[in-house]
Amino acid sequence: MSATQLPLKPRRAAPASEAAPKNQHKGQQTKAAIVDAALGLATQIGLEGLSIGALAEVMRMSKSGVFAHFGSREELQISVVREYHRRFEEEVFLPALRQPRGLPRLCAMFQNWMNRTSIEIDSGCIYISGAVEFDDRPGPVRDALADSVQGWLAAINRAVAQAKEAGQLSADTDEGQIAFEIHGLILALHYEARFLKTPGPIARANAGFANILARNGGAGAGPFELAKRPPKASPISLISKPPRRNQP
Amino acid sequence: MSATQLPLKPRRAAPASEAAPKNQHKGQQTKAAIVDAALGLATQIGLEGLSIGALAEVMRMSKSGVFAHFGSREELQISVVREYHRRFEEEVFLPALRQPRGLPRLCAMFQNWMNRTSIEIDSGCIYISGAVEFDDRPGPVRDALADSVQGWLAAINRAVAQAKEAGQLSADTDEGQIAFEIHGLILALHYEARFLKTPGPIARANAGFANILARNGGAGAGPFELAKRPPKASPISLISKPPRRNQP
DNA sequence: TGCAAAATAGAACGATCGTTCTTTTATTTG
DNA sequence: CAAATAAAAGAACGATCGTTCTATTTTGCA
Repeated sequence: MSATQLPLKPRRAAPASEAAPKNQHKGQQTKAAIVDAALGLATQIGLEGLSIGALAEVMRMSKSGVFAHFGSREELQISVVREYHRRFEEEVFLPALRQPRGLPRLCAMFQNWMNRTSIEIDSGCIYISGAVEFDDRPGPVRDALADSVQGWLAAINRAVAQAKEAGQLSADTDEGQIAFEIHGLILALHYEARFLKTPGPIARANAGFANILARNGGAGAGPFELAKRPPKASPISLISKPPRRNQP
Repeated sequence: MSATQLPLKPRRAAPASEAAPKNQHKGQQTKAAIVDAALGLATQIGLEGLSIGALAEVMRMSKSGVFAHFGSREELQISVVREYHRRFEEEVFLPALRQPRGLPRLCAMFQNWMNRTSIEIDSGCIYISGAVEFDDRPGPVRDALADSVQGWLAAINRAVAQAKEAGQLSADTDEGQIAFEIHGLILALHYEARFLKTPGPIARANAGFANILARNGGAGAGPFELAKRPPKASPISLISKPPRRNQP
């Protein structure tokens, strides 16, 4: 092993929404660009299908040039998972925190999650593909994935509990059960839309969420009739097959 | 390698319900044994992870010996999907058909599906892993998978419709919505049990099914209070980690 | 029992994989 | 501007992949 192995200096310096990349060392910039491209590849073909050769080709770099930034394929995968987590938090979780506690926040969390899932019908979701790829493969990649998902499901749990405390859901509401069923709606949406190409799964998931709220007294508890909202101003054109790109 | 290697005579050769293997040509026997072993591998590491080399090692055969039975890896994958479909039908669908139409049959279908999914928490389900692996990969393997799943979901739809016709579910029941939500329960069960190792997802899925029936008037419509049934005589010991086997 | 046909083994192929090592280029710093 | 250092390229490695081709063994039937 070479004597002067730099200690990996791991993470991003420019969090995307932050200011310009400044005059930070160039390595970190290209590393961020590689992770970005890797995330794009991984959502389509999975974390396991992600290969350094294909990634280098996308980046127009050499294999070893890409490899040097991570030191191992596993480290690259972990970087991708972390980046995905960061974006998920930024797009789904944080905006919902700006809603008042209780039912409004819970509805925002579901709606944001739905919107992201709807987009991922074209690209893929590594929380879902990763679960399949790593369910029998212990290790740091699996841990990073599981921690992210578990943290998000715990946030859903808290939001339900707060809605219950606020009296917006009936007192006998089982928050774990609700989180489980919501998770199921998202998974079914992803499965039927992305794999089966069944028409209308977004409406199904929305209706399912409304059913859950109604059963637990959430429909009459306030003016939050979420499911009746028409599907946004710009309806997501599901089942409009984008130009198919084959993969080798 | 010793010359007289007995052909492993792996497991049963009888296709379970069919008559004895008769004096069918040996090739078909070993082919069935190969598919059986391949199915075992594919449920654990996925259809994409299934390699002819690993399969040959399990079968104690040469790579080319295994390969010759299929002519291509894709044909092997299709054979595995077909065998999986056959067993799913045999274990889940056909027994439910012996129940009277309507709610009893629907409950049997769900219960059989649950039981199978509970077992697959240890082994894996290629209807789920295959959906992830082939959602962006057109071809005969994808078609075989999608046709199987779609056929099963259509059967669920029919069972719900028959329950509605029989007056066991309220007249405004949306069978597509119910099938979607049931599918979500199964997917969430598989995800949380197999990947996250969350405790208690079987009870969650059962409770979810009871919620669906109750909402559509299925609880008071007859004596079929399925969800209250204690979890069978021999409760499936979920979250009892089996001895972990690593994979390369 | 003997012989044709089927089944399996064995070796080799080109390709791709992750990784290592060495060399060259680009960037930062004094 | 030059020296020091970081970043990237390039070539090569062993391993494994699906597949092909040719022998060899085993099977089923006359």
